[in-house]
Amino acid sequence: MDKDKKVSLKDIANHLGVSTALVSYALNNKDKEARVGAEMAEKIRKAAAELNYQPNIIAQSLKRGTTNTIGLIVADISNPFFSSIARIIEDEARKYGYIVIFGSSDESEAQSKLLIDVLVSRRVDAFIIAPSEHTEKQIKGLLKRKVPVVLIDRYFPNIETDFVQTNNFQVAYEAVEHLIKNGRDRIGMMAYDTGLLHMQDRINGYKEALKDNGIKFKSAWLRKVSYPHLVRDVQSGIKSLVDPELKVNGFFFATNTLAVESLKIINHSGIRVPDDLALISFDESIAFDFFYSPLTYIRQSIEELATEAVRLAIARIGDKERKPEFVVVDAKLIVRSSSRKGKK
Amino acid sequence: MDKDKKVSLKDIANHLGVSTALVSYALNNKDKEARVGAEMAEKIRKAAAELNYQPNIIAQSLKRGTTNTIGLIVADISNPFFSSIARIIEDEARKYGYIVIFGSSDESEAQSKLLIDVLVSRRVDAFIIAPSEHTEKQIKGLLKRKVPVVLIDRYFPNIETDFVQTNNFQVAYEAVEHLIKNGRDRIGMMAYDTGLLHMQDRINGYKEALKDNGIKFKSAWLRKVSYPHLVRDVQSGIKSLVDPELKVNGFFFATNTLAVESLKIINHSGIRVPDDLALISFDESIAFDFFYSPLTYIRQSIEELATEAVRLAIARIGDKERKPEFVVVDAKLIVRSSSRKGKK
DNA sequence: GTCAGGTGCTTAAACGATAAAGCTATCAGT
DNA sequence: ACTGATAGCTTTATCGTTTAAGCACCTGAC
Repeated sequence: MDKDKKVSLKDIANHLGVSTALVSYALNNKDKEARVGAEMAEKIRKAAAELNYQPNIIAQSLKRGTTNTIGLIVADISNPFFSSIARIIEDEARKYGYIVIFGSSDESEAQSKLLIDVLVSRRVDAFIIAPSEHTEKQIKGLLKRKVPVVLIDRYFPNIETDFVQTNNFQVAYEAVEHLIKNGRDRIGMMAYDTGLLHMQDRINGYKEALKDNGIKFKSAWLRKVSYPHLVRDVQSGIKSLVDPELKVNGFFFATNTLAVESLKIINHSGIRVPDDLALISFDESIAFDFFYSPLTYIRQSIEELATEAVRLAIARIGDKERKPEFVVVDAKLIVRSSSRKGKK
Repeated sequence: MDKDKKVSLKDIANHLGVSTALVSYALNNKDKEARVGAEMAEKIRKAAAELNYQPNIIAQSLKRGTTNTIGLIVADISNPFFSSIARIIEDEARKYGYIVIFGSSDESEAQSKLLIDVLVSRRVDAFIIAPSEHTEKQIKGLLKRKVPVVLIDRYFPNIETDFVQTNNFQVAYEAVEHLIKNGRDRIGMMAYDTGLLHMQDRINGYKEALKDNGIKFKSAWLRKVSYPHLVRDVQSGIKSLVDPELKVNGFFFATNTLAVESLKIINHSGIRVPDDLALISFDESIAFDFFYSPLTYIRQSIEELATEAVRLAIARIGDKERKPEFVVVDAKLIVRSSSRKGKK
């Protein structure tokens, strides 16, 4: 037998002396609708198994107009937060018979557009996107073309599509309140300098917690970092912490990347955690476990974010007219030593 | 204009009153070979641009028999080592017009087979695989069917295909010799319990370094950890380090996962690094920077591993008969405090 | 004036599958 | 015996490309 050549419907049809249509019907279990004889159906299925028939998915895709493929766009697949999400999306999608094509946008609008174009031309059935700033138009363009889009991690207020996100505001509020309850009254925050709402929500949660606890927010407490200049901006941000004018005694990082980069500097700064400065970070990092004062952090349920995203994607592929669903996943504050009561 | 519907060759052809064949020739820049008139070619290209024509890649794939897709199989995409590789492969592949479909094998033979089958049925043009144990037959099966396969990170001795790997033996040797030069004479190692040769190479490098420096290897020094029971095995492995019988004063981790898991335990064990025990790990981890005595480690050139893998894959797609190429990438020992001279 | 050869296009088959529509026995009902 | 329905298959068109082959027409050489 020729193991090299792929066997097609036609091969099976010729082998049995029937038409390809009949073979197609039988193998798609359309016995009833297409009125395939019981014994013939059996013969065909047996032959297909014997010849080790594997349908040509490309041909199926062309005919059916669907590819059973999900396009995943994140900021950076090498970031553990996103690669963990990717891992679960991959497993989850496969359960439904879908595969995943991915791309990293690097938080760049142009790169995002390029990726979307590539994936559209690959005819993905749905997108799961952690959108970068200023990509609303790209997303809207997809929706106008009736391409299913599920937003994950980040969202846009006036885009009517499914999304999954963490309860950023509430858990940020909770984290900052935790700092206050542990005796901190001058609390700073570091965030990315972006209009993306998940980030704004975290900032607003921080501000609201201050306000509700009678602490007047000072704008110098909030350090914004630009994504492309992470290292530079973090450096200057942390340096300002030791400014005697500022005297913050608690600090909240909006993401793990910001925290990790900052901790490197704090490690050599003479700042004592948590005595001088209590710390909390959003997200996880293995680095948090090894910092001399293990970090209190906010654990997002990556598992739930990812499985929900896939569920929404599949649901929308199945019914493009269904009402958009907004899923909010609870995150959890994991308290450890970096946020313990200070000496003061 | 109808923005929803995709425009096809036929639409352009109708629009200009010519045949689809002519349009195809023109858009594929086959003016010369297919004898397309200069002005007509211009007209066609202009119309294509105006109508915003995007070729249907599915149809092209069906006709051409190629999908411009690379299948990537690694142990676990959520492992930073592999996600970093994935990131570079993604970028690199796109430069050549390829996209990447990925899957995680979890070091499981069965899972690997499943993934390979899925990707084969998707007609990927080439595989880049970090193979799991006992998957030689699967790889050989692919090669028999003339599917290009590039092995990365791991390899099999009697499989004739392209591969890229780190100089595991040499750099492991170098690492262990470094420990010896820093006064360590009882050196242990932790490795995965696998027959995979990259792991054996690291172990052999370790043993050879001992031997060449007149240290007699003791089998109790070598701790093997099974991948599915990582935590359990690491725990018992590290506990045995404090065994007064053993008294190792230097230790070498074969991967970052082993090191990170071990460091968690060492952190609470009373062992003092590097005074009691000098440490070196293969691979990187952000955790290494934050361990109280920053770890000396072996930095693999992920960049080079990944770009070479893509280069080999593309080269083989272009010429299936070319001689397999074996690329060895130099890794580098990054010396930090965890391997400094002991007190003794 | 004829013919070889080139130019500029069209026709048609093919990739591999799907599915609507069509054809031919057979069978039940009257 | 005639009609209509039904079971069991085949024919054919189609998805959107690619590409070999074919067909006019024109030019230049002899």
